Amino acid sequence: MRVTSFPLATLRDTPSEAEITSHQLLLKGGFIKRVSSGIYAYMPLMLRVIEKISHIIEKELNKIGCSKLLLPQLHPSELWKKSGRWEGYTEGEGIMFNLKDRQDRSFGLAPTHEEVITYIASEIVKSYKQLPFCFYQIQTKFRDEIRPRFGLMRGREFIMKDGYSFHSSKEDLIDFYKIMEKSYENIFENCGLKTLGVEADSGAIGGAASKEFMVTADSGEDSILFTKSGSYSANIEKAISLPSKEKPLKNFSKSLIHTPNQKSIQDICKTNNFDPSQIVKVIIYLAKFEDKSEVPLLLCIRGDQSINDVKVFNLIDKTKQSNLLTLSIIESDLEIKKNLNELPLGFIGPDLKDQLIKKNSSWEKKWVRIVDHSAYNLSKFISGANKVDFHKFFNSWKFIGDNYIEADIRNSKAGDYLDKDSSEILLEAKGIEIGHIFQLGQKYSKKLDAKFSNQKGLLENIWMGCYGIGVSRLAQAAIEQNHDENGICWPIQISPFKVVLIATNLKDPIQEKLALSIYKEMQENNIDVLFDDRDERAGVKFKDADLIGIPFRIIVGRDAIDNQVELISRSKEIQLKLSSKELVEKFLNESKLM
RNA sequence: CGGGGCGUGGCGCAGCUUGGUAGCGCGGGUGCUUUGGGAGCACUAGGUCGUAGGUUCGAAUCCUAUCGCCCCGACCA
Repeated sequence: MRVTSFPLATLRDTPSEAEITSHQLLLKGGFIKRVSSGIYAYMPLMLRVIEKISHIIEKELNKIGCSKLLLPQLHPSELWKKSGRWEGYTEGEGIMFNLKDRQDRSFGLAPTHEEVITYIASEIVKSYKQLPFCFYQIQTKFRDEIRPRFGLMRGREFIMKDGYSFHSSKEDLIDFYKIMEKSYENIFENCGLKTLGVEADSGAIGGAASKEFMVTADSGEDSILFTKSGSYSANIEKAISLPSKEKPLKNFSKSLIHTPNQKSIQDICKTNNFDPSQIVKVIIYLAKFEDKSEVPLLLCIRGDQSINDVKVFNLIDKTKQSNLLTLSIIESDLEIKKNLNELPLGFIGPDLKDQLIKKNSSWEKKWVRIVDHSAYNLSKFISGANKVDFHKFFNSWKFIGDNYIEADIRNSKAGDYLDKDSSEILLEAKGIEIGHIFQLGQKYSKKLDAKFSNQKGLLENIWMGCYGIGVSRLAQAAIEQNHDENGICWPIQISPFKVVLIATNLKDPIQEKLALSIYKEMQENNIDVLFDDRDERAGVKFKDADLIGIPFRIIVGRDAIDNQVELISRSKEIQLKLSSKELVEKFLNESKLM
């Protein structure tokens, strides 16, 4: 392609709306244009990247027997009502754009396609003989994100590859899940990306096992924990580990400790020379369920550790038939006054009485007490005395009786031990989630009544898996991982062009003639070449070539008269002077090595 | 939604405190010179100062409302 065939909209200054490097470079290089918050146009250069990624995905998925199709984006509300997700996805902080047609029928703009694909499977699958199979599509998804961010990283409209597999048994699903996992590793490797697969919570989509694929980058929104050896990796919501050892606490003769105005763990430790690991922190939460019941929670954890809301959510969700809707820390004065008698905030202890909950409160009248292992393992500890300006020394948990749940509700963190016998400690990094695979099981096939006749002739719900890749996000994550002070350094596999051809002075007829013949020859050899045929000074073209990140550059310059040209890699690792005759062969050779 | 910041030519910004009718750099156009890392000179086009009200003889500037954008939290590919 010739540069003059489309406006190369590179900018000299970085637009102020972008914060992270990859977003700045996308805007500065003219790859994307913002149309509204979280909504972007993919300019020709960007579309080429998206298409390259798409082809890599398609090739790899076709290899394991998946079939590409294209599903509608406008979904009737009925399907989403059947799966039970319509309300959650449209009301309150719901993420689905929705609208009504002229007949006043409700539709949603698809944020994901489990409903539609399960409906279709329910129509076409009759027998186990038709299973297994896997459909996928690459298409625009819509999500009314609470806060769109960082350009394509979290857009309200984004390109996603989503795949759905259908199986006659759980075992078959698990087998295929493993095949898909390998396939994902191939895809990301073929895109030239370094990724880390981590165990994940399956979240709103639901189901059993799930794994996320992360591009490690400081600007990442997710925290991941892993061991140096690679023996373990998980995102922070899911990670399980053992905390570092507590500092031993000496015995106290009296149990009550006067701690005036020392509300935070830091305060108490500083004034009384305690270590945070000797304190038990008590935090109160409120869980609201679909059946309108409200359950107050009393969570106890070691003072140097923090609560993992996802773990608490999953734990509490299991305690009731009704679905858990929200979980939040109780901190508003209004809420506390309305439901509790004199809560000594800052001095709460694990033995806080149930009687504190007012009789006319809408809450259930008993604390659900959850003690994290880290707290329960302390034989002696300091905690609040449930009395303003006092803490207390505890030398056992006997007081709690059997009125509690001991569980893991703790955020793992860097420095934790993997398990009892391991000397391996966890490291922490930030990551960008670019892929996620789930074993859905029968969640959607049950709701949407998708069944097949099994070998015994009995009807059974189809077993399903689902597999996503954020294509547009992947493209930006690739920049986050591959750039320098001059611009983007695309991995050659997904670069919009493999090589850019620059004549330093096109007005020189010798250069022009040689550049044109090279351009023609490269095209004939099916090489993705961008010919910068603008009437610009060499410096401008070099700067733009660096900015838009093309991995190789051919320079036709002063030595054109001797048919000599230069082949240089974006990284400058390869710098060759060679005759134009051997150029194509040499280029094919060098670019293969990358 | 809560907290913070910002809207002035395509991009980056100044002007606003102390009202007097808009300016700088880059970019664009034309011409000449230049030509291996964002050239020089000259000329030139381009702005209802986000929008709507209000105060005032007069508003980019003061007041009110409203819209949009970005950042920090809850959401996720």
